[in-house]
Amino acid sequence: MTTETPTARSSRGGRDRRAERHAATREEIIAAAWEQVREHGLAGLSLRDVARAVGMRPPSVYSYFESKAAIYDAMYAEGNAAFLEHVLSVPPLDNPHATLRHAATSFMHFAMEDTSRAQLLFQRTVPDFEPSPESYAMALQALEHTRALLRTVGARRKGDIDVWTAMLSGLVTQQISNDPDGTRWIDRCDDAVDMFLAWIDTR
Amino acid sequence: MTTETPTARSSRGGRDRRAERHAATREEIIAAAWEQVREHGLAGLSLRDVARAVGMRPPSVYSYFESKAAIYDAMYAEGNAAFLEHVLSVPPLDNPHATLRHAATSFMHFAMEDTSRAQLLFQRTVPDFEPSPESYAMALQALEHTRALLRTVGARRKGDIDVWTAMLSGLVTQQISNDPDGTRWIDRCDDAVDMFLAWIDTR
DNA sequence: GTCTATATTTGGATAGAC
DNA sequence: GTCTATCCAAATATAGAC
Repeated sequence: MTTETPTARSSRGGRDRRAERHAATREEIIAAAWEQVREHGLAGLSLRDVARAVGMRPPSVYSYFESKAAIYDAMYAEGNAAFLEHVLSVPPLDNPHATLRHAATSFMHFAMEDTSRAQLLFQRTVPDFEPSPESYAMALQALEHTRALLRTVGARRKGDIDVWTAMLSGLVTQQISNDPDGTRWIDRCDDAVDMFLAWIDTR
Repeated sequence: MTTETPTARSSRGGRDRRAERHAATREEIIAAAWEQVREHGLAGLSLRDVARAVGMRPPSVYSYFESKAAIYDAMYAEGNAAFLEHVLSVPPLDNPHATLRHAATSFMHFAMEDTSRAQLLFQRTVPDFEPSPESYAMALQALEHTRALLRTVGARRKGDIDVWTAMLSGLVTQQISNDPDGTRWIDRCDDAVDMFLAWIDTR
């Protein structure tokens, strides 16, 4: 395979400038790819345009990614890393209910700040795309964090997390597809969380 | 435009066999298009394949639809008609809560019975697609029906319907993207409805 | 690693004969 | 209305020189 990171030279002592540059160029390509899906939609990713954006001819991209699918895969991994980081960065407030409320709003903003990324991460509408195991592992880690958060408000039943994720993903889906530039469903987020909390508390 | 229904001949007395046949062929084409998106995804619609499926050469399709977008438009209209019919066909049960619960489950089954259709109707991920006014009117009519249904259970506030649609669309989205062949989120539908009803009742 | 050149496929759409 | 023939554009991907 021609797309692997060049062999490290640490055995020779210094940094491997070659590998560093290779990784940096990969990053450049991925960044250009994000730019393009934000512009033309998730399905509108073209190797030609990506190549042009980074100042290459199309064939040169193949020195960094063996196929277009590999680029999607890298984007998915990067998106999941960002999501996990985001999830872990939400600070605990002074009570669990407030924390959950804030986490929900925060999630919606994460999704809306890049709707193509949200589509890739949470709806996976890319044709013939299967996430790599390591990316999926990150997604599971984020889910586990959510599970823990839900436990703090007393949501312990098996199906609770599915109701929660459905509710949140629904708010995001509606916001994206019916009011992409507004806040109509974002404005309902607190209501939805309160509804969920009341349900947990009173049943 | 070459794609309009041929001029009616009712002034000459009899039925217009020409127009009937034209409409029938249009239907055939749309049916083949549905078949194809069910197979290859919503974005995987190709005029060539549609033409072949109905026994035509590609250019002949242009006698029935002026462009690929026009086919999507017709599909959207047909999907909305089916949805409206479905919504109106849900029978009232002996109490409003039971009726709403049944309507929700019924909606999920409608969505899952053709996920490409659900994607077209409720997520609109087709590139550069804008629904025609008459299709949109049908969608609004279905929404109005839902609004009326929600009123019967006491959900009268402005944002209630948005919470409801978010919840339902979220259950469907999660079901489609994370468990397309199972019932994981379908199984949570009654829980979600009960949560919603409790929220309406107790606030 | 990057390029030129090219293969190959596939797509939407049009012109014009019949 | 349907066809043949064709155009044009875009896409992924490979071969091989430099």
